[in-house]
Amino acid sequence: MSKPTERDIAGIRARQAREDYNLFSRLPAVYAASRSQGQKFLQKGGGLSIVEWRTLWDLHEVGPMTIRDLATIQRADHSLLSRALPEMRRKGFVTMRRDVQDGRQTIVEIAEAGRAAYERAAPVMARRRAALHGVFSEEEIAAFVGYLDRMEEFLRIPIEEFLKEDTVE
Amino acid sequence: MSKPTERDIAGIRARQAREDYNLFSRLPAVYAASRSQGQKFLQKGGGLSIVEWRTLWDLHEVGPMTIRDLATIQRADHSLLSRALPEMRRKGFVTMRRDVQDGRQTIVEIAEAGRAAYERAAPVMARRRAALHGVFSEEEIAAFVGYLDRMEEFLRIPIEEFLKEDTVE
DNA sequence: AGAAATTATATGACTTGTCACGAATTATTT
DNA sequence: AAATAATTCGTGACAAGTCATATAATTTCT
Repeated sequence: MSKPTERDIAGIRARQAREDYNLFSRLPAVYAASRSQGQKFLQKGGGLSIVEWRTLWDLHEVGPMTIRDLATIQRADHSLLSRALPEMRRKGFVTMRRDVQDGRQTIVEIAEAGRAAYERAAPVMARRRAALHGVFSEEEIAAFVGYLDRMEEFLRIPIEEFLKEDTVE
Repeated sequence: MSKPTERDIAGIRARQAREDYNLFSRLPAVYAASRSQGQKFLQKGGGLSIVEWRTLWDLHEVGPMTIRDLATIQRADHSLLSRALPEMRRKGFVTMRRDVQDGRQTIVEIAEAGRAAYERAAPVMARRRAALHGVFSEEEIAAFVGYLDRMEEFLRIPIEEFLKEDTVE
């Protein structure tokens, strides 16, 4: 690290420091860290994947619902669930049946093995949430979520809105 | 939406509302929205991928650097860069050469086509950052980044730290 | 100097997420 | 009632990440 190599170390440091304040660059990193930590906790709690955990948790908390309901709650694309569910059914985690009232919908319900897997993972995940609440107060979480709300709102503005204006602000 | 189907609509709504305050569930969604918006902007600006854009931007700003430098600045795993760079070289975006001082390192430098691609994308991306600054003040960004810092710190605590304690907080 | 540890890179295998499109079903308009 | 529109789900194709492991080169330790 003392050898003079053909790059501008000070420039690199400076850029790094500046990028700390670039939200577009911070979000991927924070998300990746969150996913990674989540996967490790789940590993300790029986080996569920994140999608499996979220799905079992939702189904456990509110009962049977459609694929779309799950996607909406999880703020994810329906295709993610659509792809994960058949495997979960194979493992005996859930049952799936076509809705009688609306033939487009599939109703997903937690099953025996799913309940068992949930019970195994839940304590570890509860521990994680508790630890988070040891770091952030209620008010801080609300403030943080407020920023995320505003960020999300910004991110959902259709791109034309930005490019047509000649003056920003 | 008025037909009574076999699921607890109120429960689903309630869960959705509660999940709004679950940071672990908000982060993926906000990140995904950011990525998606970024891709759309890049589409308008010549069709670079996100990794390509970040890399060209870094190289343009600070000059030649190693793969590790790029990964550090971008807060990403080096393998992401390691995989993306050969294709970028093929497109004439960058050159790569083994460092003479340290034979482990590869020095990446922006090339002609890379500079051109950067120039095409930069205005659009600058527009995006400007728009963001129309939504968040300097102080707000600092506060937001502060929360992200603390969140990231929390997320990097080794898992054993959580599980060994018998009482949280 | 030689052994052991560290570091940089490449690569395989995997997860999470997107978008776009098609098929089936339901809802709305005319 | 028929035509049109909207919604649900499945699936292909892809991007952006991770981790683990291997190899080569450099540093550090004894």
